[in-house]
Amino acid sequence: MTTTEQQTGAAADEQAAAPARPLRADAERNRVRILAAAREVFARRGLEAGLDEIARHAGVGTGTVYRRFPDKTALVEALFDERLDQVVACVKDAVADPDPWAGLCAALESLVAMQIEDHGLKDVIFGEIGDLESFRSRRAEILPLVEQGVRRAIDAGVLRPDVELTDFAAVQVMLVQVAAFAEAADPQVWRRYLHLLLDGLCTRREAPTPLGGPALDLDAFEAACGRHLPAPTTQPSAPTGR
Amino acid sequence: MTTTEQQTGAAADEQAAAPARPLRADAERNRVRILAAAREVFARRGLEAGLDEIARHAGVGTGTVYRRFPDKTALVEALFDERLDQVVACVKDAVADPDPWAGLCAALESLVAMQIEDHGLKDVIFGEIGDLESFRSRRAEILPLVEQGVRRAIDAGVLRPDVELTDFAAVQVMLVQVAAFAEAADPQVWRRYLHLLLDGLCTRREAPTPLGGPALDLDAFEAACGRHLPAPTTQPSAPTGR
DNA sequence: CTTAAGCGGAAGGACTCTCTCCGGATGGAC
DNA sequence: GTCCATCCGGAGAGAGTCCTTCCGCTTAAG
Repeated sequence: MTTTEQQTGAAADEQAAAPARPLRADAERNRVRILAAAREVFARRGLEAGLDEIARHAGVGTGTVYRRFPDKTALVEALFDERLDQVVACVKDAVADPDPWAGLCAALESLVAMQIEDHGLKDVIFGEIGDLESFRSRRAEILPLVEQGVRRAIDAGVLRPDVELTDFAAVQVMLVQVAAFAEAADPQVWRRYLHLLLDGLCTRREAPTPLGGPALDLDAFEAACGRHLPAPTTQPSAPTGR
Repeated sequence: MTTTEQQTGAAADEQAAAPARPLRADAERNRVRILAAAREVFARRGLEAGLDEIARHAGVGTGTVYRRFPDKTALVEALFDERLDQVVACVKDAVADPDPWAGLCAALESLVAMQIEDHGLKDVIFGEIGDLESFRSRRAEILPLVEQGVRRAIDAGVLRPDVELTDFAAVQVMLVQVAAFAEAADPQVWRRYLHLLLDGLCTRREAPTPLGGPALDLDAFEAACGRHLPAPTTQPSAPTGR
């Protein structure tokens, strides 16, 4: 960690991609494959995925990953820096909707959908990797946007006035979590709860708005509860007795 | 699961507590202390707590824990068998309320409150330890109760009719998760979202019902996001570079 | 052709957690 | 008061996990 030279050099390569010292063709090719593999593996399994898995998936050795990115955090940062730009842009679009209510709905839906399609993104947002600086700044961009969206919707009289910014964030947390919970059983069922929450968030309503798709059936729910034992390896097995 | 003898024997000791062969006085004393320690540690840290920690907290050696309970699962089962009875009773009471709506609210609130006060209970319910038989049967008791409560509330016209049993369960999941998320910042703030969800669940309403306590402030929310690095041991320390 | 850059992947820690083992201590029956 | 079955503590074996390094071989490119 003390030797700074290589790190600075590597970082420059990752971002500027050429100026300092253009990577050898095969190295550049591998860099791209590693990023693609990381994007895919992190999206599917979240940040808990090991670098071995990413290397295997990219068809390179683990050493190759480490020559390009000094450590796991650097890889995550390189990947999600761009990704978070998309999140910001997406939220910006949503809250800019001329209809304040539609804007809030869209922001909520996009945020949850993005995090469910990319579990790595969820983990970054939830700080599962220990406070990435790159996200701290993005959160500072997103929150005021949402704040503005919330205020606008309250002023328009469509959003209940006792809702605060952090409530909106908490609603998003609830949706992401229930979506992750039910994901294996039905990756779309969280939209029911989006509608349910929106019905709770609006100022008043005569009748429930339709929930959208079907609910989970009982078997699917049971399965969602018991999904924590896919481990195919050696269990304590039989001869554990004493 | 294959070796039945010892387990059956041990189980008998734990439950009947005397008939077969009364434990020596000190052993019995330790058994009680272990259970008390486990109750406390599991409640605070969830089932991920190690048996070493429980042993230390009980003031005994780990070997002592293992002599009394053949493995971690047995200890968990011994503890939560009784605990789950309380859950069933509590839900039974709630849905028996003469007011169907009040019954549902009470059931939801109790379920969430119990799981937040006892993270081990939450983990058992969410299957974090691999399908305890003892809970499978309890779930079979609870679900029909809730089902009946839901149906009654729909028939009474207070609960929106497109809600199904698993939706109720999912709502409970959302609340437990958001409660766990915000717990360190404010252990009560989930009640705001209980009210919010209830407003979404009811058939119609003129105005929002009050949310109860205050929302999280921004700092508290930030802290809740970044709470995954309380590790007091050797951090990467300063020279982590960037 | 030469050589520095790059490559794979085995191996080196550094953890974690469950569970076992055994010499020594002790409750309680007689 | 004696004696031994029972129990105790806690070190450590064993089995994982994951991040990171190292080194002999390969290869792009001037």
